[in-house]
Amino acid sequence: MNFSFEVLQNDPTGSRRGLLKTPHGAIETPVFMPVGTAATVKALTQEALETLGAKIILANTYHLYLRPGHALIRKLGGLHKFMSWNGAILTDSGGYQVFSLAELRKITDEGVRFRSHLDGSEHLLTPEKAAEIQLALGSDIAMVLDECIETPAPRSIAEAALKRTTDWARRARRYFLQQAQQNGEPAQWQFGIVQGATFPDLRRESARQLLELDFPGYAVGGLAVGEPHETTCEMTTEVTALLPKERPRYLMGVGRPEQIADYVARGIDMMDCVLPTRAARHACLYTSEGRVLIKNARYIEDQRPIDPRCTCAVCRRYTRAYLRHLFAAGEITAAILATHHNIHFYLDIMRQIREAISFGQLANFASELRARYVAGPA
RNA sequence: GGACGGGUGGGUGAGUGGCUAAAACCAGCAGACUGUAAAUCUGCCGCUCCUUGCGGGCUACGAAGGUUCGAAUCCUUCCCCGUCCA
Repeated sequence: MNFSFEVLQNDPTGSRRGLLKTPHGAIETPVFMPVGTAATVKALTQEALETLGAKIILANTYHLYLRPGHALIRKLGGLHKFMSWNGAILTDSGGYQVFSLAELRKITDEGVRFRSHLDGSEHLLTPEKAAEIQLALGSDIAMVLDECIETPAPRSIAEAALKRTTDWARRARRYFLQQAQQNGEPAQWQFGIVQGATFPDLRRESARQLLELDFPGYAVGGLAVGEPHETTCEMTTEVTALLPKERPRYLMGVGRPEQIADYVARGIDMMDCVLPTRAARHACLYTSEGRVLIKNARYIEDQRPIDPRCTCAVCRRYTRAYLRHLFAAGEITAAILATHHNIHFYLDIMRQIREAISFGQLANFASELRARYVAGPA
């Protein structure tokens, strides 16, 4: 087994630095994982990701199952080879699509029946199927299928989703271990996902139930789906308090630049978010001074880089005026340059967070980030 | 010179008596985006006033007259543009 997680440094406040080893490289944590749903981080080449120093990216089980199909990817040598990415890959299970494609699916205890958004065809995603697909993809970390619900949710709904998520996790775990027994230890780690909406006791109950299944890592899911940031933090605190210290914790789908450090402070090691990539394509650039909505007329003649303090390739070479022009003209390069910058920004924030932890300065760094984002861009 | 067709808000272009400050799209301006159905979506987009309201006033569908309670829409003349004929 080429996997391990080692906590290198514990901060009394709860944050920690660690090293996550996978067959596709070692990853310093806390880490930010760019999202590459369809086997591509939109607008970035794998080469660019390497240049940016990304060590692990996300891909999506549901989307790759629909297109191009996991059988094809397995046939072509697995997801790493298929997309020519030698870094680590974490695959989300499709649990988020239960939430985001709500109009196109129906949940039963057996699994989720989706109507494909591509051609309308029907597909049943079960916990076993999601695990099977991810084994075929050959991702380094596979997530169990969970039921992600919207917030706020009535307690009864949250309880039902929690129960189902645990049942599904049990089945996914069983399937995964059976496969390991039959076909030899897979080069993959399987993570469980804690649900429980915004009810602290449900969150604790979910965590306890999943702990029995002995996952090598645990995720906190179903957060940052509409509830206030304070609530996200509270729920995270509830959960990480119960999770084993020696195993990685992954907070799914977060966050804004000014929120990230808050999650790390609550013991989170891994995060992913579409925000830097999506916002980039929508002309929202993250900088050390706050957000820059680069399409704004105020940047027409602005010859400064996106972020004067940024060292990324885009900031070293191009002006705000040029970026604004590219967006106004609808040029594809706008998305490429903006995404490059935003991913650099997120990875750099995480680097600074790791550094801050080493110096016991995380709290200061967190409030500094918040201050910048309240002040807004110059 | 004649015959048709046409001139609508920054652009393209609907509308052919009242429901029209005038569809739709584009451009412009602003905003949203959190395990990606997103290079997407939302709002504003004639001027102006205030007691900011499904509020008031003014201006507006080539120009000027006219018909009508009411005209971008009907009539007259004129000016432009396009196509064709001489």
